[in-house]
Amino acid sequence: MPYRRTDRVEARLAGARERILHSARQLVADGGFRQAQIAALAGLAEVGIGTIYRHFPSKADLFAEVVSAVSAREVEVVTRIADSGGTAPQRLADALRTFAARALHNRGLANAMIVEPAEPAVDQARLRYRHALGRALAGILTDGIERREFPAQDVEVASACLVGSLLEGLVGPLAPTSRGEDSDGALLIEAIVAFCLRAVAFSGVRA
Amino acid sequence: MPYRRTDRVEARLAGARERILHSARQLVADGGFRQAQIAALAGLAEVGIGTIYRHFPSKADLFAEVVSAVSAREVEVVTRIADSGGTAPQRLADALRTFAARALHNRGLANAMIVEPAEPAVDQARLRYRHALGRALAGILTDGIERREFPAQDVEVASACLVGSLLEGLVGPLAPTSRGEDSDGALLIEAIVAFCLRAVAFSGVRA
Amino acid sequence: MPYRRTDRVEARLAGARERILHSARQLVADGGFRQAQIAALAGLAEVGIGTIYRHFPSKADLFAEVVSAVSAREVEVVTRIADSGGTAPQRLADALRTFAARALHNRGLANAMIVEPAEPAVDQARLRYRHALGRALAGILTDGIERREFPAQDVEVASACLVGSLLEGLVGPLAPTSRGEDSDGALLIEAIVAFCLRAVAFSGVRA
Amino acid sequence: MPYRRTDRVEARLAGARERILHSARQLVADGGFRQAQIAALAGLAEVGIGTIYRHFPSKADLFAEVVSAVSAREVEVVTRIADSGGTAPQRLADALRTFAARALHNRGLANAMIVEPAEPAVDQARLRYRHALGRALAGILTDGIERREFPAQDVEVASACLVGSLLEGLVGPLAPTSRGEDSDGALLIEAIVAFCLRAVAFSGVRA
DNA sequence: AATGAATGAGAATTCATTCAT
DNA sequence: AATGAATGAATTCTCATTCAT
Repeated sequence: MPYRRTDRVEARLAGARERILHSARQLVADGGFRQAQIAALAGLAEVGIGTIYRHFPSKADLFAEVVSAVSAREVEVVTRIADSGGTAPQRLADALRTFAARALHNRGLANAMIVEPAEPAVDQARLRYRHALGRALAGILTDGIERREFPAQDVEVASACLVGSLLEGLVGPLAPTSRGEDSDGALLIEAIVAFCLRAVAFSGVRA
Repeated sequence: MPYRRTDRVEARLAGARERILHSARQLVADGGFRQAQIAALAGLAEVGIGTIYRHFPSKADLFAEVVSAVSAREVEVVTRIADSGGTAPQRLADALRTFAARALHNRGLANAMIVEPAEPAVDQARLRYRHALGRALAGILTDGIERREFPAQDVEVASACLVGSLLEGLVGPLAPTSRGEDSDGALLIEAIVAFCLRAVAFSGVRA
Repeated sequence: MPYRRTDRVEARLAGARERILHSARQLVADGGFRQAQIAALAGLAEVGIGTIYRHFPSKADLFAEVVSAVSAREVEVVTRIADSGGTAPQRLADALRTFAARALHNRGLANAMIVEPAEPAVDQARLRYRHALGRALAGILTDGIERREFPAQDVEVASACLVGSLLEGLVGPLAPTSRGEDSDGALLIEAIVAFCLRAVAFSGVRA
Repeated sequence: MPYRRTDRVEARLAGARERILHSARQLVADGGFRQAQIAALAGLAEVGIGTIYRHFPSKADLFAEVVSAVSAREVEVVTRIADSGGTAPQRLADALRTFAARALHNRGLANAMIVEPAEPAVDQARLRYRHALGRALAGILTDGIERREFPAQDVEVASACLVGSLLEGLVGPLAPTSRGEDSDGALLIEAIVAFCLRAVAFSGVRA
């Protein structure tokens, strides 16, 4: 009878894949995709190079999965807020605020995820990320327009602009890197959220 | 007697340098930085590889200069509008509209200049680009706030968000690639400008 | 008490070993030695990779054994004919015809066994194969010369040439791949046999 | 005015390509395709690895050209004899004898060219080699049959068998590697030629 | 001053073999 | 005994930069 895979083995197996993904995320957060080489990744994850190729068909696939995983997590957070209760402006503010706080928390990763390009396959994943984020925000806008909580507007353009404002404001090179007392970025976030809400809302309506 | 550089030689030199820069811009516009290799550039510019290194110390410097040159031109256009007459909202709308139209006209170049990164040195140039663009817009905002044509707001954040809205809305992955009858993008531009003005203006005030 | 290997275990072991060899033969017949990788073999034989290394010290040894096994079978067939009754020319024609028919039946395997080389160790096995085949044919020739059924000739060279004619005519790159109505290759085989017999026989003597 | 390429430079340039091809041929002759690695080739040819890729698009192309070059030379020799004067049997004997003598002179290369496989692209070249050789011999046969110097026979099969006899007799593992006093292989060659002529000729007719 | 052949460090990927379970 | 995840040496190919002519 063939050997039965024990739970212990299962744990190690899953562990390797997770460890590789985790190390890859860390590598990207620290030095961008440019620094993320297979040999370096193997070293950080403490596995052999071959092990990486046992778990992922190619470097591009691996990093595309990193992007997808991070993006799925972030989009999920935003989507949950979009689907929650409250007025559309409230939900929009909440979504932007939460996304922003999370992005600021890991600037390196966010920066790589948003601006730094790499292999075409990875860029595809990043594109999907932005689309998904845009769709989630567009959902809030559409809903708000129906409920007359937002004025009629071009939802497609507005959601793209919201994403742009958010990303550029947060991690783009224009983002103020140090704002003195605003160490946790709370003020920065509120300023961005205010900008975004003004852009889509009736005047006077604030979340 | 030491070799005296004649005007004729100067002219040829300048010609080669310009031709290299021009070809580099074209190469980037067509295929992004990824496709912009020195050998390809030499072929397009019809100079030898060595000639490129006579005029530029390294590939990074060369492409940094490409970014700087493009960006100087664009920032100059925006700055001139910022310094012209009229109300701040009018000037802002005008600046955004003009920038947008130019960017749409050469999507490939704009995309590479804004989205696709490459060497750190080139990124530095792009950073300066965005900063300069942001400063020009911030100037209009500051001026408008002083004149009470814009409400008080965080000018630094707002200008970053304006740039982000503009870029993402125009050439980012979320930008609608084809909008049917809007072949020249006029409608798209107006929608973006409207978004931006709402974001920074008193309600009801439109350019 | 020391572990006693039971017949049951022996049977299973033999089963695995046979299954590996059989799958290896199939793999080689389908895609040549180039496609025959250990992991693929393990998959086809439905055993673990480690199991292969339990039965064979190395990949080279394994495939050398594949070659040996196939070759032993083929040489055995030819040898039996060589040792049967009849005139030498009859036996030679019979041997060539039988060998040819078998080779045509599994072109992929024959081709790999004869043409496509791989590891030196495998080549050794193939060398022994050809030698053995040559010896069997040389036996018929020697016998026939003694009985004056064949003219005196360099038996060693002639048997090598016979093998070469046979292999190149049948499965080499010059072999006609499809000959219209000759789907089973009967006509091709007869043409080759005729060539070979003319090459070693008295003129006018035909099998 | 751009630099004029001097003859000296031309010589070095042509020299590098030729040196690479020559070293590649030598590497193959010594250790077969298996030993012919790019790094080893660069070392032997005394050029950098990059230089090899400046002259050849890939390893496969390079070695395919090696095979083609060698084969073109050999086929040319045979073709010239095929097209020369004399009876068909004489020309056939002459062609086989000349080819054999040349092959024996560089056994290592001949062996690699004939039996050892490598990349598919290289195999393609070898296939063309055999076809070209077969066609040249088939030409002599067809001509000879028309002139009634050879009996009617299946020319396609016969030429394949001739090629097989020749190659197997010469460099196949059956070829006697050391034949005592026959150090230059003259006796071996004559034995092979005799075999081949008997196979295609009227009895009694000898070249 | 102009040229482009030459360079080689660096990066991704493959696959036979090992060994802990 | 059986397994298959893990390993890493080995190999091909790229491309910015140099330098003899």
